[in-house]
Amino acid sequence: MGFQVGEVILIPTTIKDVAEVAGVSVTTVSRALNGYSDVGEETRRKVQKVAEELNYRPSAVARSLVMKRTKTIGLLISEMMSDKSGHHFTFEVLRGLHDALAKNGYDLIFANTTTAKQRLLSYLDFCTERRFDGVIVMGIRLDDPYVHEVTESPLPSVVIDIPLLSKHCGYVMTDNIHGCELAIQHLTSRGHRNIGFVNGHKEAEVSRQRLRGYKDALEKCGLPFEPSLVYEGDFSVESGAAGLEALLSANPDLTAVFFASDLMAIGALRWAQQQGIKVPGDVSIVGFDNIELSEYVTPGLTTIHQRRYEMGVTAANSLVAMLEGDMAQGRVLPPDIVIRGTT
Amino acid sequence: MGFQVGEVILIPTTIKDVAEVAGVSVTTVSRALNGYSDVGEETRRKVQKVAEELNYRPSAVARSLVMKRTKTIGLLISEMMSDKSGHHFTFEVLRGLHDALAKNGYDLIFANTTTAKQRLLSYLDFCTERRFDGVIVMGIRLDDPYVHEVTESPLPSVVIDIPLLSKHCGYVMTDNIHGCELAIQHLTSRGHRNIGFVNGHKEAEVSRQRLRGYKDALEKCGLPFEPSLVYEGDFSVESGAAGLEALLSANPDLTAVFFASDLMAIGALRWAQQQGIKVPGDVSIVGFDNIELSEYVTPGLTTIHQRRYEMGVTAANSLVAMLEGDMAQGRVLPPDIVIRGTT
DNA sequence: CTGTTAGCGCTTTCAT
DNA sequence: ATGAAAGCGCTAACAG
Repeated sequence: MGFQVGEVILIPTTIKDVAEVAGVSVTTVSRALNGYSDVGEETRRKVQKVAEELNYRPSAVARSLVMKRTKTIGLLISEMMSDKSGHHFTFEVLRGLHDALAKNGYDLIFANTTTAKQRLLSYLDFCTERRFDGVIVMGIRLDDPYVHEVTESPLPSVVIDIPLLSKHCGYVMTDNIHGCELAIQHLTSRGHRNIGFVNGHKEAEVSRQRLRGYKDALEKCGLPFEPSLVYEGDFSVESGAAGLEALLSANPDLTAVFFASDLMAIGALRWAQQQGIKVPGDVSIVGFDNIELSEYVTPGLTTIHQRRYEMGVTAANSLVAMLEGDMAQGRVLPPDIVIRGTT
Repeated sequence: MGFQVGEVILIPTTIKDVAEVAGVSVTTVSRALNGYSDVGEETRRKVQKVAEELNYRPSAVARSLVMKRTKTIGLLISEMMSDKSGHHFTFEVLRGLHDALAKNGYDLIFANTTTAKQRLLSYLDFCTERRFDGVIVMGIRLDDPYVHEVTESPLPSVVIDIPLLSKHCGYVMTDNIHGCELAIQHLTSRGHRNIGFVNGHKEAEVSRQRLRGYKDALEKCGLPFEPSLVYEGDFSVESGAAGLEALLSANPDLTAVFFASDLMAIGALRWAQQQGIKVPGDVSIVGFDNIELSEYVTPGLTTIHQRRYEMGVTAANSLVAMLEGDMAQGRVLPPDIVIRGTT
């Protein structure tokens, strides 16, 4: 089953072909097709007609070579973001990136960092070979060696979820501090005084921020911070369950737990139900992310909504602006609280 | 907040720079660095050293122009696959594609079809401009005008989830027929005789196959096919709930329902629980996909596992093989049944 | 208005 | 074993 392809060589029409058929020089074809003003109306019409007939498509490669711009953006995603716990977030951001970039005539090239590492190429080398005009970085950790390469590099970049700001490096992230505040305030307004916190892996910058947000929010609500109320998970479903179990056994009077991700919250919810622990009767649960499924678990998960698609769009527009001469900026997107059945 | 970027122009080292510093011709540099045999050992060493010192990275753009191969694969994803119900599937395939492609030195470029449409460019034109070496197509529908362009086009392509086979177009998909058989057999082995089916939108080829698989499996089990036992959903959580409700009210003696996607099955599960319908006591449920969350709903969802990551890898390898002269092929991956708590 | 001339950075005959 | 020259497809001065 199958057909022979063999050494098929596609030979697209070139600008030269168009020039010859139209009886003009390649320069004129270039000008006519790129909308320059200094071309005779008749000539332009003729060139366009011929180009159409010959089905001419200018080579992005040749153009890139001479223009020294590839109209191409690299997307660096660390393994962290492409695992099971990360893809709800990653995919949405990706869509936003792609849409906004495409609107500006840029192509998005996938390039996870492990690949670059395997080839023993540094971040910058990898991008230089491909002549990316800019880069979007996702899932990088603060202690990652890449961090320096990214911020130091003259290659314009926008990092998602870490506040790295330098001459050529901007960032986009959710206001995690405020997100935590929304969660804790909601819980305290429901009367909770003993609120646990299950965090993601601590290498992630968002985890640090959310822990900080949790502490700050407690203080604002006049509640004491208690280290034994914090469990360090890893964003996975399993660690959510483990976190709730650990917290509950260490703190019998716990009445609510805030999770740094919906996936963990859902894991905890499921574990609680298996144990016969009522949610929200015995313990209330709040997640973070508002992934699609949080709406469909039973009861529905109360959570902090992150504008993922919008983060992608913002990052893309920010990068495009930098490529056009704007300054690198840090942009922080506001979270919202979505109240459902677990609180 | 932010720093001025201005008109930063990165000027990477070129082969010429290396040649000059090393005191040889560019030809020699090219040969030395690309591992040709006809280069003096000493010269090669020297060239490599200089290249290293100057941090030389060959321009993929220039190389593409002269080699007439960009080592670049376009990824066309229809809107259908990038919506909420599609991304569990899409992202995993994406990872497989990327990993396998990267291993072979190819870059993956995103290009959803809506973008191409917006620019009024046909599929082929879009790819021609970018000089893709090949294309992976996801989420296309049988009645999509793109179908002809893809199969007819001399541009090597691999389609995911539709059996399109032509000289330059291969495909990769799960054996849906067998997947359905696994589901139905499992259900009948548990004693079910009245088994409903909630399908995805019928424009999708997988939906047709799954409906066919459902019918075939019933027949194999000696069960009659009953049109009123089939509900046409759209892969979404909501339509799953609606499907179960409709099927149940139309068929009081229904004891099991097979869903064409986990998302629909989960929607149904949740609805059933809200209605006080016991799963699997009153009705058994089987899904399709084995998305991560099907393991974490309560009870765990029995489902048909699709090897999503492997589909990506297979599609990528298949395409790479075509680019090296192999024939276009159709590859069908085997599904597995994962038995959990809903049956 | 239009053509001529020069490259962009690299690979590849063809000589030497 | 190495270099000179040509050319991939396109844009951009610079003339006319």
